[in-house]
Amino acid sequence: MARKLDLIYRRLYSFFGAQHWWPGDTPFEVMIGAMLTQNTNWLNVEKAIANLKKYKLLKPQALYKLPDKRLAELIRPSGYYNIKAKRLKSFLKFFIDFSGGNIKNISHVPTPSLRRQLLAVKGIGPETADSMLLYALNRPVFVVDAYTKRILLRHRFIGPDADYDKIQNLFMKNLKSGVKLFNEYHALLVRLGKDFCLKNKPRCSGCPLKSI
DNA sequence: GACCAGGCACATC
DNA sequence: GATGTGCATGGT
Repeated sequence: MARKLDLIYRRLYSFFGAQHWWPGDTPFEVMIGAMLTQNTNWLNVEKAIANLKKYKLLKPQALYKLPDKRLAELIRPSGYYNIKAKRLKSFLKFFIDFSGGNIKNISHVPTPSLRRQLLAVKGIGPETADSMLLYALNRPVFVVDAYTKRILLRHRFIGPDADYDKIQNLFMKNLKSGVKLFNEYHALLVRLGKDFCLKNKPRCSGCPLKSI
């Protein structure tokens, strides 16, 4: 399996090239984006983030002080705006309480502990937590998402019952752990998913993973 | 107009 | 413990 996962990575990288993830100017922006992109197209998330930037609200305290209703209005383009406003608030409370709003204050916290604490926040599940850890905090954690599962399933690397942890372990036990590799690998899987592994109509012809 | 998107919490059985 | 459902905009 280690050889296969390695081969898949090399195929994807040579086919698509570097994906330059995560799009975002600061770690804080990445974390907010991670919440807003839950089951949502990234283009819609960009609109929401642009709104927050326009009013200079993309800062922990400023965002936390904002009334839920106003926050929901600003992030409206990202969909699920009422529930996401609540989720953002619960994350912001955690982030401010825990770090004082400064990312540097959590740089010493061990990854497993940080992950547990993120998962305890309402609105943060495994993918969101791991996206924050990898793409905002540069921790070597593999991010699993719907594309990852669909791709592995279609190539019969997993069964339909494989859960998040099982899929994550598949990568983390078989790859050489590293932020750079995990960053690029997940981004490439998303790219492959968008281009070749759609939900109902698999556009398989031309797929760079053919015959793997 | 249908389908889809870089999930998650909660209800119900 | 497994399965179903609500949340919602905007692009293709």
